[in-house]
Amino acid sequence: MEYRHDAGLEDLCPVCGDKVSGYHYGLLTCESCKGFFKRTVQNNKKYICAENQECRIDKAQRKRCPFCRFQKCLHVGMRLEAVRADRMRGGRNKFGPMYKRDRALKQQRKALIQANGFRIESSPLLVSSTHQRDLTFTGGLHQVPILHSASLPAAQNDRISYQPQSLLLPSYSPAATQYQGTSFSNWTIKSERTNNCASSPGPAAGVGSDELHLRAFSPQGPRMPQLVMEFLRCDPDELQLQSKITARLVQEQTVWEKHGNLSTFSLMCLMADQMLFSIVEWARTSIFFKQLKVSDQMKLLHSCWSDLLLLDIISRQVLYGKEGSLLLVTGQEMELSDITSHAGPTLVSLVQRGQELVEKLHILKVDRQEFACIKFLVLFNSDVNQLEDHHFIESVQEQVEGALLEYTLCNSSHLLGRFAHLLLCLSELRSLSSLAEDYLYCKHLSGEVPCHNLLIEMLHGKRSWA
DNA sequence: TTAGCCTTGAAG
DNA sequence: CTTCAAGGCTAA
Repeated sequence: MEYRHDAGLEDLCPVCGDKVSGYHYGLLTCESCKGFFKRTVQNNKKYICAENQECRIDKAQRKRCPFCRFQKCLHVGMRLEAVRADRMRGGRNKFGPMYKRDRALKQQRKALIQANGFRIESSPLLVSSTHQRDLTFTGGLHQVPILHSASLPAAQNDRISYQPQSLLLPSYSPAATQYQGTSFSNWTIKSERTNNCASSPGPAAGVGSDELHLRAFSPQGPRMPQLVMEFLRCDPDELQLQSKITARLVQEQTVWEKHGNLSTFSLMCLMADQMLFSIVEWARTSIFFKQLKVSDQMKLLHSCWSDLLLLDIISRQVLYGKEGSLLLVTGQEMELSDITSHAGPTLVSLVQRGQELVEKLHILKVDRQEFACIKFLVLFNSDVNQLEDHHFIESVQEQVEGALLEYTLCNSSHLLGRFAHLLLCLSELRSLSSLAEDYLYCKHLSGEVPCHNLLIEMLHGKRSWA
């Protein structure tokens, strides 16, 4: 077959690595993944993974596990909404301008590479770098916009308008229509992906690990102890986390919708649940922790899961969030005033204290490196009872403290005071997460937390360990 | 079910 | 008119 997309010649399909045949459903993919994605979405197919939902997808094995293949399609950023519900053929959709921009950028990059006389291997990371999601919410009696429109300027005049749909649920699904008129029917998602590394990232745009790597060695970058570098390496990339959790929530939601409509609170629980899975995954694959016996791993995680969850939420606000709103892991934003005006006194106080902590950390200008250290500090708590490898955990704790101290001393002007402040924030975090846990447990007892999730398991776990 | 090729049709 | 990303068709 003749190749018409010269700009895409060097690109490989981000799903399976096969030859790209053009833009399909949001990005450059091969013909087979295009077809697979279309069949899956159009026929509302549900797959089950026979393994551990982490099958490798490449050209040779892509047929083996459709579940993981579809997960990967969503993960790399293929767009459900680009599959037409009415099956209309031909024409152009709202992604047209985006494809055009992307093409221009690739051209630019190519020219730059040629001009500089060097080559850069094209990586999937470059193809799907920044990924902004945007959402507005009109709930119940009130018009509550929870995310600001910073979306496609071109989309505003677009022929195809966004249909009201449930959060994360693609409009093609028949279930989305069932939602019409329910309390959750008016979530609208606006999305934009810009395939440009050079463009200024959105508020939720994390720093890719490559960039961090470069920055660590750059002369003007912060001085970085070896261990801090290692912690950063373990830290998941914010954008990858965003698309992974969004993809999982899409699947979750299709399951839950069968039981009726989801409240905002329930949805937040499902989101927290997915965040917990990611936290466990992070811990399992992290330096030091992976060397522990499973029994010790369990004890540590059971003791600090809520601290880690809260730390994850808080660090996101400090690093990428903006004042007065809550940035979710999915990249969506909620106005804090909207949350507190609909919440009870306990939640209001929790949100306020959380906000104060965010403010403190913001003033201290805590960066990703320090948050990465704090996460390890939270995880390796030698005060946990009946640890088998107590000595090792204690020594890790000391090493982390040392690394954090060294880093803060080298990179801040307030010297020791700053380190002490960070530790104070850590104790505030712990007391806050403990309150949040109690709050959640009460909600669980009153039946408001969706069942069968990791969140509940952790809530019960800690109470039986105690 | 997959994946390569074909047809369609709005945008430019 | 051409382009090219949608959906459709069909042999393997």
